[in-house]
Amino acid sequence: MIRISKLTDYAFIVLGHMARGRHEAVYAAAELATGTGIAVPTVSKVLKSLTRAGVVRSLRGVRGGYALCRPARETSVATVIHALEGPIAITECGIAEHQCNQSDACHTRGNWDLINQAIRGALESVSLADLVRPPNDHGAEVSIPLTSLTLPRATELTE
Amino acid sequence: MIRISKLTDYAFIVLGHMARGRHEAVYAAAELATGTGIAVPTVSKVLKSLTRAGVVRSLRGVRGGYALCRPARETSVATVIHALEGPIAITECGIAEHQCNQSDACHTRGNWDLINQAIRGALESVSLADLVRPPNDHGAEVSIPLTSLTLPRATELTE
DNA sequence: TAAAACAGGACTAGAATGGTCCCCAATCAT
DNA sequence: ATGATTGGGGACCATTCTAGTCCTGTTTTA
Repeated sequence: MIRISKLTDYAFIVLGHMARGRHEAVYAAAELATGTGIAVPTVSKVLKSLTRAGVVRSLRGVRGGYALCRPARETSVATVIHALEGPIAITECGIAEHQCNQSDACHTRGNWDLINQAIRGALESVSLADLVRPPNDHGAEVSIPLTSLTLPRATELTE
Repeated sequence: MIRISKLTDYAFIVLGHMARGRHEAVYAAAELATGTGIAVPTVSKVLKSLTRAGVVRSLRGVRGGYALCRPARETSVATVIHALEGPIAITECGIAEHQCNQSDACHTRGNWDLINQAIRGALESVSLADLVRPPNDHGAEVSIPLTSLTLPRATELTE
């Protein structure tokens, strides 16, 4: 239903935990597991994906663990989702089949791309640091206008 | 992967087909099935959901079928997705459990809501008519500024 | 060299999705 | 009236995806 997966949710919890400390701080997987209440193997799985995507870096060996590659402010929500779930797009498209070729569908694809871009834009506009910050902290907030859609206006929107 | 389901995709193909004719035109499910290349039972299933949501209306009996409730321009993409998949939200939230209560996660929920709203805004800004229109038809286009996010700016966005 | 900690991937159980089918209700033509 | 047509509702199964665990290997440091 247009949801992020549980694993991705865990990723945000774990990263949120890491974002509280100094951003160079190294956390062992087991440490993050107890800190967040998520099982160790699951935390490990999530961190592996984040490592491959360059969101965190890993340090092997006895005093090893994981650390953020960048300050939390410099990692976007889109990056994290992409790391765990692949490209952010609401339609498959390009996977063809369908009756896409037939007649109807394919006309619409170009427009879907605009929608995908708008969603991507929304997710790129928010950083890890923003998520960690309490919702009521309106101190340094700034209004970010998102990408605009270039499409004919829908005159009357339902619901 | 933040995708709409196949059923929802079918809904757009079927509605696209209907949107080409006069908007009062009545199409039997079987007719739409052959017109789109989708199996009859599947088309029926999709149309049932759309009927319940008030996107199309059904006419029973011998010369019955389905017709759009409104001109295509007045039905948004968000409405269609909502009809087939329920509320549009990227996170579950409110389903609790997690370690949500514990410490980390719950701080972030308020901010997730803003993200959800932005996505919803993008999907509400586009109508069925927009999707059907060929992507290159830039005749009557208008740039629609989407909802803005009120959050601290992410200084450097990766990817 | 042994212990600590990550890397990679195999594997299983459970849930969600996609698709089909069946029986009932409504409507219309004859 | 009656029967053909068409949608309504929901059950049902097969397949795929997801979540979560575990095992074996590699790297690093004390």
